[in-house]
This record gives sequence, structure tokens and C-alpha cells, in this order.
Amino acid sequence: MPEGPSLIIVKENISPFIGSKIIAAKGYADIDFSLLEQKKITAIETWGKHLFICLKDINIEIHFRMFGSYLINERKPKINAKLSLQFAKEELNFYVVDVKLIKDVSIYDKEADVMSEEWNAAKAIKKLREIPDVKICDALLDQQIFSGVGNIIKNEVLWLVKLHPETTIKNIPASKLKNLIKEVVNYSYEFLKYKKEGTLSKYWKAYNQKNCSRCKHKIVKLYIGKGKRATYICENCQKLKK
DNA sequence: ACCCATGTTCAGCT
DNA sequence: TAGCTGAACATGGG
Repeated sequence: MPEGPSLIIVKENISPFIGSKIIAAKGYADIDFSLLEQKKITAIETWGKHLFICLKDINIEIHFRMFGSYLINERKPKINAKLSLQFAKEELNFYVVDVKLIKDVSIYDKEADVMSEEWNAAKAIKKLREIPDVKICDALLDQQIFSGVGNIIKNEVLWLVKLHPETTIKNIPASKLKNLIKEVVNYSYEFLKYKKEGTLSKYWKAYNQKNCSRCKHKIVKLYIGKGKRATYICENCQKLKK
């Protein structure tokens, strides 16, 4: 479910609720549900992997983490909703998500969101240059720099630009870094397109793959970087250069 | 049945 | 104190 492009789909799917009034709000989220009741949804927004359901004076922030899901006018038979919004005739249910109420959505910098029209590539490069010793695999997952990028996008983009995940930022030439950032955004939109088609996994070049489609070399799976996340590389195409 | 996963935070340790 | 590790969250697919 996660990664930025998937959140764009969520936003599109629940946008028809803009203008609808919440009649009742319930669930096991640790929030004051009464703050949501009798309020109209004014906007649906996203920031990276975060979803915002905006109301007058208050916003619901939802993060799907690894296993989060949602249903429109349907309920899961076995598990309770963390948050359930009841409208006159419809309902919106969220499962296994983090829910928070926040006053102001603008604390999130849209210029750091790879799926935003306000995405600012120059700003991302500036942030990267400030952390020269950080490995690129970790920087790509840094939500303050690349909000919305997850482990799949990380793996695919590193393969596309033939960069070893453990390359430190200071060892990446300017032109390569620029290209990398371009590919992050480009692949994220490809991800969105494929996800909508239901064909995402068909287009993976590194993530979960056995062989490199460029050179036929074996793809290896490593657990590297700060979070020891699964990282797939072609050792032939993505050699570590100092 | 078992293992793994598109994520993140936090407790507890060195 | 900083940095690392593992747990926790809890579901679903292969």
C-alpha cells in the first residue's frame, strides 16, 4: 500500500467525499472523534506517504505504514476499523493505519514531496550536499528529502542510473546526482501509472528480480544501509566507486 | 504453516 | 550521549 504514488491513488479515490459532511466518526484510534463530527470535508491532500482529510479547523492525518488499507462503503469482516467516517449514505473505513489530528497541514514542505507539483529538485540537491557522508540508499529513504520514496522506488532508481546503494553522496558527480533526482521523480510517476494498471511488478528491473535485464548478470539481495532494508543490485552494473 | 513485505517509531542496550 | 538492534504494530500473499 505505501510509497508516494499509491497515496495519489488513495487521494483520487476518496476525493468524491470532498464537500460531504461527517455525521459520525468512530474506531479505536486514540483521537477525539467528536472534533470530526458535523464537519464537512474541505480537501483531500497528501504529503509523501501521508494522507490528509481536511476539515474546518482540523485535519485528519493518516499514515498507512506497512499494512494499512481502506475501504469505501465496505467493511472488513474480521477486523475493526481504526477510523470509520460515517456520512449520510456512505462510509469510509481505515484499517491498521496511524491516525492523528493536526491543526496545520502546512508544516509539511510540499517542495520535498516527489509527487507534488511543487517538488523542488534544486532544494533536494542542496540538502544532499549538506550530508556528504550519507549513503545514497539512506538518503533516498529520507522523507525530509524525498518524501514519498520507499524501498521499491529506491531500488529501481539506483538500478536505472547504475549507482551502487552504498555510494556516499560526496562521491557522486554533480551530473549523476542531477540525473538520479530526475529519475526519482520520473520513476515515481511510472510507478503511479503501472500501479493504476495493476502491472507494477511486471516492470521491476531490480526489486525482487533474479537477473539484470541489461547484462543478464545475477541480481543480489543485500540488507544494507541504516535500516538494513532489502536492497537489490546488479553487481555488474552497479559497482561501488570511490 | 511459515516467511516475508512498498514503513516508522521507540525502548533498551552498548 | 550517540548509535545500533530488535520489537512492535497486525495483515496478507506466496
